[in-house]
Amino acid sequence: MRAYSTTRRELRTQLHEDHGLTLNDYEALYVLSLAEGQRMKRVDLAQRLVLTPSGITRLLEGLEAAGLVEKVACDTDLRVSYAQLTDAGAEKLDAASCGHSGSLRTVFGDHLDEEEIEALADLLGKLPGALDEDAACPTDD
Amino acid sequence: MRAYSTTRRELRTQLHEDHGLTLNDYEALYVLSLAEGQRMKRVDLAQRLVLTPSGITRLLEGLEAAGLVEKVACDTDLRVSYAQLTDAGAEKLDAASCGHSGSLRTVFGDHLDEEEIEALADLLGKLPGALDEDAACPTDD
DNA sequence: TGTCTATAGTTGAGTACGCAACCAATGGTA
DNA sequence: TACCATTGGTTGCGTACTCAACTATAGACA
Repeated sequence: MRAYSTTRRELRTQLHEDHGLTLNDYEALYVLSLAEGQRMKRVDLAQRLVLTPSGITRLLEGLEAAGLVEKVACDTDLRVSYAQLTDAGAEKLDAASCGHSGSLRTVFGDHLDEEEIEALADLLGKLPGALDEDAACPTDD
Repeated sequence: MRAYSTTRRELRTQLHEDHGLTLNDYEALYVLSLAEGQRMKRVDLAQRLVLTPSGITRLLEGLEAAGLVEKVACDTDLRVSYAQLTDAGAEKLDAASCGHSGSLRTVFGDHLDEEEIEALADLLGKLPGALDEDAACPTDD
C-alpha cells in the first residue's frame, strides 16, 4: 500500500504511543535539557520552537500538567516566567530520546549517507528559524 | 522587535492577505498546474502534498467553493474523482506565484547562495515525502 | 510623579489538519 | 453468481496551532 506520508507521521505516532509526547513536546524537553540550568524564558523557547506566545502557553500547559516542566517566576522581572525542566521531564526525555533519535537517524540514514546528512544540517542551519545567534542564550537577566 | 518566527509565517500571511490562499492551497494549485491535463486523482494529490484523504477532502472543499478547482468524475472507475484546475484557478495561481516564488527566492537568497540552494534542493529531494518516482505520474487509467 | 511605548504572557474564537469509522465501487476467487 | 479483501473517498470528533484582543509589568522621558 502506497503510504500517505511516511516518516514524519510515523515518528509522531511512535513518539505519541510510546511516551505520550507530541513532536513539539519532545522538542521542548530537548531544548530545555540543553539550556543553562535546564530552563528558559517562555518567549525564548517560543522563538526556538517557532511558535507564537499563545502556542507556547498551550504547549507548556500540557507539559506542566504532566509534571515534566515547571513554571518558575523571575524575581528581577515580574513579567517573565521560566519553563524549568523537572526531574520527571529529564527522565521522560531520556526514555523517549533513545527511540526517537534512533528513528531519526534511521529515517535520514535510509536516504542519505553520513556526509550528506552533515551537509544538509549545515545548509539548514543557515536558514532562519534555526537557532540564530541569540536563540542560544536562554537565561539572561 | 525580535520576530517570533520569520519566513514561513510571513510567507503564509502574505499569501493569505494578497490572494486568500493558504500555503497548501497554493501548493495544490501549483501541483495541479504541472499535472497532465491539469488534473489529478485526489489520492495522488494527497500523497504529493503529504496529506491524509480527509485532509485533501477539506482542502479541495475550499478550493472548489472558490471555483479554483473542479471535481471531475472518472468514467472508468466510479470510486475515483479528479481534482481539475479551472481557468480561474490557473489565473489565481499566476497572480499569486509571481509574488510567492519571488518571496521564496528572497528568503533563501538572503541566507544561501545559488550553489547552496541547489545543493539543498538536491539533498531534500532524496528524502521521502519529496516526489518519489510514482508521485510524478498523476493521471493514469 | 504621570504618561507613553515596548515587552511577556494569557485567553477566546477560528482553522487546518489527523484519526477512526464509515460507505461505495472494484477485482479477484470459489 | 455470491463472497471478500482492497481501494477511493467522506464525515464526526479531537487537537495543535494562529490571530486578535487583552492585562500587567518595565523602562524612558516630560
